[in-house]
Amino acid sequence: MALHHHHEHGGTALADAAQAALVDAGEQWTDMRADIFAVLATYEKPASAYDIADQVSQKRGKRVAPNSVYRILDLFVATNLARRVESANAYVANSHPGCLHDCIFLICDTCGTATHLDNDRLSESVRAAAEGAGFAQVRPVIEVRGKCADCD
Amino acid sequence: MALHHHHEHGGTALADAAQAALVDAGEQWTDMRADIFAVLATYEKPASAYDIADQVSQKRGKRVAPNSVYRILDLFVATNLARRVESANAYVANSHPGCLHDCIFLICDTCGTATHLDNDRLSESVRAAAEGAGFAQVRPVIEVRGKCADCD
DNA sequence: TCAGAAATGATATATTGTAACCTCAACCGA
DNA sequence: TCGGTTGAGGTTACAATATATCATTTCTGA
Repeated sequence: MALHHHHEHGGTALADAAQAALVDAGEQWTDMRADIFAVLATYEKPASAYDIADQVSQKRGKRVAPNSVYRILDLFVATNLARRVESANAYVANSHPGCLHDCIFLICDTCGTATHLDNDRLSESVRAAAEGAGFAQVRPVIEVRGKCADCD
Repeated sequence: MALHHHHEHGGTALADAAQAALVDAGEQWTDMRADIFAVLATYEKPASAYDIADQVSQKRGKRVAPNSVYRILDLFVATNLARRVESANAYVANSHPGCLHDCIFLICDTCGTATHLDNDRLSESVRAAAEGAGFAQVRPVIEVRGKCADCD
């Protein structure tokens, strides 16, 4: 397991890091993308595309269709600026864009918040198990549903 | 890690085992439930509630609403006769009902089939990681998306 | 500055999931 | 036997999530 130093970005620093990562990937950092990322990053829980569409619509005073949000979320996921939480049909901003990880989400069934763990040893084991079964181009989805410490 | 012997049921034996497990849980094994389980068990991939509704409707020559299918699938999941594959919004029959496991699904992005692994060491590690983060009543969701050996 | 590519808008529709209320049959106690 | 309760399923309506298609705007590079 490689040693790893994470800059956990927040607020403006996170937006800057996201912008840098996206431009680095050869994509544009547009107003729409900035707005969507901003909403996603400040949202306290995993946000659905529709949540984001509503927020961005308000902010802009003009309806933004979920359609557009999905497109940009897909881009964010592809470029590792955001991740999809499968068991919640929702998305979270990646707090350290540019840094590849299989990450583990803990989602509270009561309050809906998601905390995220990095545990390369674990995720590597999952990858290895899948590859051992003949799978390739493996993308682990490791999530845990339960009750968080606050809601316990 | 406990040593474990699995009877991998198939066909009628699986239906019988499912019936036994459901009755054991104090629930009824009705015609509707039997039909839904049969469809689920013979389906080659994870089946959506709507897939099942269609199949059962055909079989019965009378429309069965997805609604009813969801109710029964929820029951199956609660009693461990079936499992939900979160990343596919679909369900699979449990091939050894009555035997509790956190299981790991490998889902092929190309052909859609799901194979399932049991690896108690791994799933226990995931549980432990979540509990270490203060989570309780933990339910791991471990799935791997990728390409299966056949589609590779 | 123009042509092509990329991004977004607009609209329609498909898929997945819940809620509310009703009917019916089985069962149980008075 | 009567009446009440319960569990299973039916019916309808709707909410939430996701994709497809084509039009329009904006950006970029020659």
